[in-house]
Amino acid sequence: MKAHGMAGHLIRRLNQVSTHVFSQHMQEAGLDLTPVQFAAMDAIATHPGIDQASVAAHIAYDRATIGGVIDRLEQKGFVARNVSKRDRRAREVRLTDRGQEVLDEILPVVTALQEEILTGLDDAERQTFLRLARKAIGSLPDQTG
Amino acid sequence: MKAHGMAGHLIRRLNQVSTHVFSQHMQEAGLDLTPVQFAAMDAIATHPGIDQASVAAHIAYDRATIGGVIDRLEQKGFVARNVSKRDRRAREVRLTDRGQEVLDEILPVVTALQEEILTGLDDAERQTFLRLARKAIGSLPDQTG
DNA sequence: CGCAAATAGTAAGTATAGCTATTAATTGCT
DNA sequence: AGCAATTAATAGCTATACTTACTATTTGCG
Repeated sequence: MKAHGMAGHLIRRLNQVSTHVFSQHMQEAGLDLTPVQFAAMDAIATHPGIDQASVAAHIAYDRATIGGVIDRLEQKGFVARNVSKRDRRAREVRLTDRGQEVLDEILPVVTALQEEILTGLDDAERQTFLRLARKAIGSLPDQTG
Repeated sequence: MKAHGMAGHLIRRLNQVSTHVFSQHMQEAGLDLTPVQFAAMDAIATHPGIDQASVAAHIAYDRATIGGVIDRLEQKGFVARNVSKRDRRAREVRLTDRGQEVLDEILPVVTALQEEILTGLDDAERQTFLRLARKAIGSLPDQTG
């Protein structure tokens, strides 16, 4: 079990806990949204009419994955997609009224649940952890093509 | 982009960087091993003859996922599986000679690559980060059924 | 012993997550 | 204008990751 204390393993575990806490709270809220779907909706809300590739860039995903995510958001009726007039290759994505409603409802829940992800840490430790995480990511080149 | 600074998002990004660094180095080493496959091999090497459910428990995965992982390790010839004599439901898993060879070869590479995951942090920060990550995980109940 | 409960593994289904390749459209350069 | 390079999206492929359901065993208990 040499792998146990390694950074990669710890980070994977944290991610596992994170997604678990997320879906737990979504379920309690009676909504079936994944972390990625939430992140995508958040990006779309902030940039209405954004194209899929830009959504992917904003939340650091690759284009292929985002396509599927937006497919499912569209099926749920949270997002609408139409061909851009400026560039007929691109799809402009927007939240529907229902999508905006859901996002407004869910944002405070998601904000609150963040603390639970790092339950084992006290406030000061949590701040330190987040500061270091931001620093570690901020100083790295984008990993997504 | 309210989601950007949130713990969940940062952790997802870190995990993304982590797996990216990992596969980069595996590719350079001429091996096609994923982080999970490595973790599984490490657990199996430490507990020869372990059953699949225990492998899953050791690295915090669920049984169904581990089944597929071990399938692929078996296909690569790194792992051998046979029905336990004590419990005919269980499969005893062991590294093959080739599997042990590969693990021996890869362990130092994997150990070395851990630092690269947290490239943006200096030594002290890296230690702090890992300590807090361990604490955050250690104090949480097992998320896997 | 006999049978209900628990357990190991697999199967099927959904959702990431990323890769390469392909198609369609746009841009940049000459 | 003409064409190469680029770009947006999708398709197909592989590998996680977790859920519920199912089969085969084994265990625990009366």
